[in-house]
Amino acid sequence: MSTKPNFFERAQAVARKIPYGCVTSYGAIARYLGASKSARTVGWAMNASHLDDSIPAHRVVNSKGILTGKHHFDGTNLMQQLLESEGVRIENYQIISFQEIFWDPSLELKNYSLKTQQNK
DNA sequence: CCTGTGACATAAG
DNA sequence: CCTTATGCCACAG
Repeated sequence: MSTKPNFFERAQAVARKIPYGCVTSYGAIARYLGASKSARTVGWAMNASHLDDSIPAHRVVNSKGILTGKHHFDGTNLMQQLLESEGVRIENYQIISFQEIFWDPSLELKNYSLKTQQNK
């Protein structure tokens, strides 16, 4: 625990925890990692995660709920299709009811800590 | 150590 | 809503 994993590793870990049909923002992840100003680096971590199938990078958008990173996916609208496939309504590359499906990693963290430390 | 980069965030026009 | 500009941080070379 003394060792501090790379920022990428942590960001990817959070991205993996995003529930199905939910989304979050780069800033939220960055804030969760304690670096609210390094949201850009989070996006970069997603870029590296692009090689990992276990990381649903399509569930990560910017603070406005816009699929800013859609251009980095294979297709032009692959990201949108993936999200819509999960029940996420999108219009003009912007997530509708963004706040309703927004998933804050810090909430999950709090839950984890409160839940218990004996398990996991 | 310095430089470049980037899927952000925010502010201003 | 759009574009432009600035800050900010982590990582690669």
